[in-house]
Amino acid sequence: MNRNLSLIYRRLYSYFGPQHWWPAQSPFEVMVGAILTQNTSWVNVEKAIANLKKRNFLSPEMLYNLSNAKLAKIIKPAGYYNIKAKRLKNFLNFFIEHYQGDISKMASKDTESLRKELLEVNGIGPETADSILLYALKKPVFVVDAYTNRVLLRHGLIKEGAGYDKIQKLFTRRLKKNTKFFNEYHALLVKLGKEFCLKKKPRCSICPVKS
DNA sequence: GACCAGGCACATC
DNA sequence: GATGTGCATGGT
Repeated sequence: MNRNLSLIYRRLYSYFGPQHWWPAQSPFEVMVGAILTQNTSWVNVEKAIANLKKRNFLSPEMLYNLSNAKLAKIIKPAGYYNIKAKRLKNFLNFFIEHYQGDISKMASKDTESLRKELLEVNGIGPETADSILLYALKKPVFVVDAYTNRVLLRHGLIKEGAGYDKIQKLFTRRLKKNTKFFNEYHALLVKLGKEFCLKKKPRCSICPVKS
């Protein structure tokens, strides 16, 4: 397994090169983007983030004090805007009340307990929590997503219905726990999905073959 | 017009 | 524990 996953990584990296993730100007922008991109294409998230920036709302204090209704209107292009406004506010309440909106305070907490805290916030699930840990706080945590699932399934490395934690352990148990490596690996899987997946194209080389 | 996108919570069985 | 459903925009 270790060798398979290492091989996949090497081939992706030599084909696509470094991905320079996460595409954001600050750790806080990563956190916001991680929530906005839930089941949503990144181009739509970019529009929502551009709206926030245009109005100078992209800071913990500004978002914390914004009403749900106003926030929903601003992030509309990202879809699910009512529920995402709530989720963002839930996260902001947590971030301000527990860490005073201070990234470095949050980053100084040990990774395991911080992950648990994040998962207790309504609207933050495993992928969003891990994206925040890896891409905003630079913790060596592997992010699993829909593309990861498809690629591993296609290559027979997992069974259908494998859960998040199980897939994540494939990566974290045997591979080196390195932030830069996990950063690049997840980004490359997404790149692969965006370029070649899949459902859209008649002969997807990534999705499981349907009999 | 159908299908999809860098999930998650909640209801129901 | 597994399965189903709502949430919603914008691109292909």
